[in-house]
Amino acid sequence: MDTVKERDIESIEARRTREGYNVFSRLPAVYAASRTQGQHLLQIGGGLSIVEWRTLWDLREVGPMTIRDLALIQRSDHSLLSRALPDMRRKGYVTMSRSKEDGRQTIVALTQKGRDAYDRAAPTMARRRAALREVFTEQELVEFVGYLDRLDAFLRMPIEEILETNDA
Amino acid sequence: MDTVKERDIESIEARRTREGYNVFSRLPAVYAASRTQGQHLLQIGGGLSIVEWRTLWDLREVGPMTIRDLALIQRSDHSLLSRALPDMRRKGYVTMSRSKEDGRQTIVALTQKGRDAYDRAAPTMARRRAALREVFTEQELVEFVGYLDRLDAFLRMPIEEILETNDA
DNA sequence: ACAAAATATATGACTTGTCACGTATTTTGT
DNA sequence: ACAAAATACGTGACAAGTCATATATTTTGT
Repeated sequence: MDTVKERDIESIEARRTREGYNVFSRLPAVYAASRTQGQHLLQIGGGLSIVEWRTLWDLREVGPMTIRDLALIQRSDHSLLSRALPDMRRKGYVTMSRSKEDGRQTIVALTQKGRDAYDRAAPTMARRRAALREVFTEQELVEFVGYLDRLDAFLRMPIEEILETNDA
Repeated sequence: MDTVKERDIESIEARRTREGYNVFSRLPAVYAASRTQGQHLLQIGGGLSIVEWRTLWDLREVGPMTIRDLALIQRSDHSLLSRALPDMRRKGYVTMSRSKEDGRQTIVALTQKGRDAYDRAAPTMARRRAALREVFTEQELVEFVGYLDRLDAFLRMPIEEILETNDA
């Protein structure tokens, strides 16, 4: 006697497969995996957080800059930095000083200790990027980023424009 | 008399441009934008959270299933669902019952109220997908997802494999 | 038949990110 | 020159994720 199943495994698998083609469902998972991988690699490379790593890297590459500059480069909200930086100062990685040119701004600069922390993490993170380039050709990466660009543009479109769309 | 600038704007812009080609830096921002757009649209479509929307949608498409099934479809950690579901039950969107086939499992099922909430949000969310298809061709979306697949695979590679990479 | 291993769920602790809003400072328009 | 607008930063409140670990139940191997 066939009892009615509580769940339909075939439907479930079909749904998972189908959702695999939905960019909006894939993005969270891919991003989460990227974050997790980054965190693991940073753990190996000295224990920095992702925000700390990005910030040290940016400061290392361009020199002192404001919180807003960092947020722009990292394409994130300034509040994320605003919260992370005092901690980084406490750890001795950066200094923060009021700008003389514009009293609203805070100039963030790398210290020697920050440079050291960067140097410990950098080789691991460079290896990650090298590993990525073994899996994707230069050409493919450009194309991939092209898609990300276009998706980004779509995601920042005014909401009304999306709501005006005719359903197919 | 030329004072030394506190920050080098050209370097900052160059850095931002350069990081624009780094998949690992783009991903967080693109994902965040996707989340924000989703939240806005859901706000318009009745005020569901993203997790709630995904869950109602999945239940609507496949019928009752376990927490693990939902997590697998959504490619997320089960704990996310484990935390969200009691709230959804409280709101009357779903029922949760212990499975008779396997006492460890919880069977989650949609209620009429859940179906109603889904129906309120669905048109807006469908319009979003339609709008995306106006910006990307079917072919391009397949290619885009292909890149996401490959990146996903890379991100889930054992860490040692990445560390063994020869730097270029 | 039962001990050991595996699986499903719950929960605490944490990170990354957003938005909204308040305050201080600078810029702009008249 | 000064009021109004814009900008930079800080902070509270929240969402969406992760991992680790604990408990209950089921499955497996002998």
